[in-house]
Amino acid sequence: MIKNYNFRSTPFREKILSLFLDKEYALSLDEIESDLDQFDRITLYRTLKLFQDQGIIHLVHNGSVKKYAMCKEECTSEMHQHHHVHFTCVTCQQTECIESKPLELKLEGYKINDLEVNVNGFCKNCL
Amino acid sequence: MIKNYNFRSTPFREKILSLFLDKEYALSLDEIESDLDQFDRITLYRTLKLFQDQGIIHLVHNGSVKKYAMCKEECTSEMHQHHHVHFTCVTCQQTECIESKPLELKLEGYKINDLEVNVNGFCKNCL
DNA sequence: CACACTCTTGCAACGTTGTTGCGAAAAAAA
DNA sequence: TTTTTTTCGCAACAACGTTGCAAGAGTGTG
Repeated sequence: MIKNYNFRSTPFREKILSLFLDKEYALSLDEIESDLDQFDRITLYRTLKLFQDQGIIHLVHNGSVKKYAMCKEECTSEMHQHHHVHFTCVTCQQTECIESKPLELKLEGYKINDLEVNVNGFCKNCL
Repeated sequence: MIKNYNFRSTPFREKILSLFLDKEYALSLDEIESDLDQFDRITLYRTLKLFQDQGIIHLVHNGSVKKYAMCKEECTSEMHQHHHVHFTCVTCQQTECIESKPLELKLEGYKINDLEVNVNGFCKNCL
């Protein structure tokens, strides 16, 4: 899968990618690290940056907590395109991307380029 | 004005507060610092934290940029209550809080507690 | 006003998070 | 296999933020 991109396939990168493919929710740095036996901090940062630049994952900010989530098909190294909201459960703390119809927000006198929506509440499992 | 709160009025705190009162948009740490002649980093952090805890200012995340903005009347040390979106201009980089009617977002199977909306685009001055 | 008490400041030290440079190692190409 | 290019892993550094503590400033009481 990684072979379609213009960077090299290495065991570490395959491992990181498989972590994201295994989980359907967003991963924090801590979660990623705890899934690795031994690893190099810098290489991990660089791998995450690479994946972001390539349109493979995107960064989700929930308050001051950063997480990383898989992108959809339409993201490329040229441009990220996300039409979903980010939902974080107050109970289980899991963050997921939820597809929804584009929010219709109009602000008189402003031109909106794009918007980011972060929602908190109870997820399906914790309701 | 600061005297209504359960903490002491000091020259430094008055100065920081007046910075926020003077500007109608959100301030980054850099902007605050450049308005001060000489100051102690730690005291500034503590002052900002105090003001947040007291419901005087709130933190705005735009991407990875953090800014601080004045709260409305209804915020207290008990709870922050914000019913506005945060708009950041791609040209002038200023971030403002804009009151708007609550977004009607429904997610099937989820219970929404609150949501944060960060918008990017062109502001009134830069259109 | 003077005293005691409490809160705030400013410094040192530390911790976390993330970046850069560079030689060695690994992957891909020839 | 050999060459070339990319990636890794370490050291060092930098930005950002927190904690502990002694000294100083503010507040209340007699």
